[in-house]
Amino acid sequence: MGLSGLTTDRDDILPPDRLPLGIAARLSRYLQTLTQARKMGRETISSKELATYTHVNSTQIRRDLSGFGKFGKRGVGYNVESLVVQIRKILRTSGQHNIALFGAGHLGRAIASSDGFADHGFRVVAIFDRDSAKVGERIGPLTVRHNDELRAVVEEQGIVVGVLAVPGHAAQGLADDLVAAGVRIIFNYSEALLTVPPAVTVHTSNPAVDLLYALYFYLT
Amino acid sequence: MGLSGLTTDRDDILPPDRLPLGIAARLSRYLQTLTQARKMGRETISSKELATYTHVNSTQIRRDLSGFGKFGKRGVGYNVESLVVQIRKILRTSGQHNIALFGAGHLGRAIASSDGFADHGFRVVAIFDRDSAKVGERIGPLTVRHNDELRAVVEEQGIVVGVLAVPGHAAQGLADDLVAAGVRIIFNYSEALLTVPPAVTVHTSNPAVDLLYALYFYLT
DNA sequence: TAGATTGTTAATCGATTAACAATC
DNA sequence: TAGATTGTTAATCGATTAACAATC
Repeated sequence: MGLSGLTTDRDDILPPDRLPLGIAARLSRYLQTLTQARKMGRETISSKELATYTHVNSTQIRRDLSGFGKFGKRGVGYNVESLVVQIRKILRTSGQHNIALFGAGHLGRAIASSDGFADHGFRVVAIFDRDSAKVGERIGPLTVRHNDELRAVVEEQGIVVGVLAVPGHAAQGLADDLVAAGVRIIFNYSEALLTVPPAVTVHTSNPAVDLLYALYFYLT
Repeated sequence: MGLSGLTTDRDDILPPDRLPLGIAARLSRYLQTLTQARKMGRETISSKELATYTHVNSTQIRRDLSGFGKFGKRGVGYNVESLVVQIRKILRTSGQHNIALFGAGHLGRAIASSDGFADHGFRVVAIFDRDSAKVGERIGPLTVRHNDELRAVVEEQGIVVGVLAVPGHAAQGLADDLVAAGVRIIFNYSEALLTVPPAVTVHTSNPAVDLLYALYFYLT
């Protein structure tokens, strides 16, 4: 289970090929580490090493993976490249997915220029701000647009995820607009508690939560 | 449990009063929501509402809390203010904790000026950059210092957590310096896979991991 | 061969959920 | 009182762990 706050409609009837929540979450984590290991030129990695970086028990990792096939080589470990391909196939996230980013402040710029999303097939294809003074500014390959264009851009670009890097007081309004435009996944970097229909998934990013948790074990 | 990657030394002999990892993680999550609810002027909150925002089952929440006392009022819910106080007491994180931030780029500035940490008693008391051109710049109430001053500042200010908002290639070096200076909690916003001694806790922030996970359930 | 690491089993522990009496 | 929500139980399910044969 997750420190991070994600759910979906658990009331839905799950298609038989849908993974349990826990496994999907862990596979995503393995993928993150594998992607970075590949960048560092690693060819193989053992379940023990993966355990060190993902903080998941190594037996659990081997068990998760062996449920889908025999991907490893005894005495050697897993081939990084081919495991990345396999996990992407399992998670069915091999494609490109378009993101719209709201807020062209420091956080928005940091997100737009990070590799974190790009490495996993997420592409920021539009940046919005409600401040007309910022509209027209260039951030990397993109030009800042006004919030008013949200609806048109979501349709044109096939936006799947909306990322809110705006002050808390602006977040709910944008969430409403995104929902109205048909976006079903919202990534909330503001402190606001968002209210959305059940079919929409909100993930609120809380660095301090993880820090509190780490601190508890440091203090005790 | 936990999408987020945090562990501590599980080999240690746990003092009898140490909470199971899962409960500590969830309590941190409740606290985040309660803090925000308090900001919004809410006086009470039900386990069902907390469940909506934290994505933890409402029965689980009531059970977690009832392990420490009867904090709620039947038919009404929990008093927000007093529950914040209780959970802080349980987590023993009522105090102020000093953070050192590395990297004065967009991400560093965003972190320094966010309320996210401050709300939970974490205070950024120093910002470092290795670029001499940035040293001396003011960010809010702080002045950017050069990385060289790390050791002295950690001792003077009693730094408990080091936050890395630097490019991946610079992260391991800073982690080594932090460890050498005695810091035991590192929050890594870079993509680098950090290697540290077992006594040190590293949390690597992976927004894309959570997004992949959300997307999986959207696509299936 | 010797060493390392996978794949898998079995046993334990914690999380999840539904249900409901107690009570505000 | 009627409605809502807590506190708690019991039953189920998934995660964790140790152990080890298989095999690279």
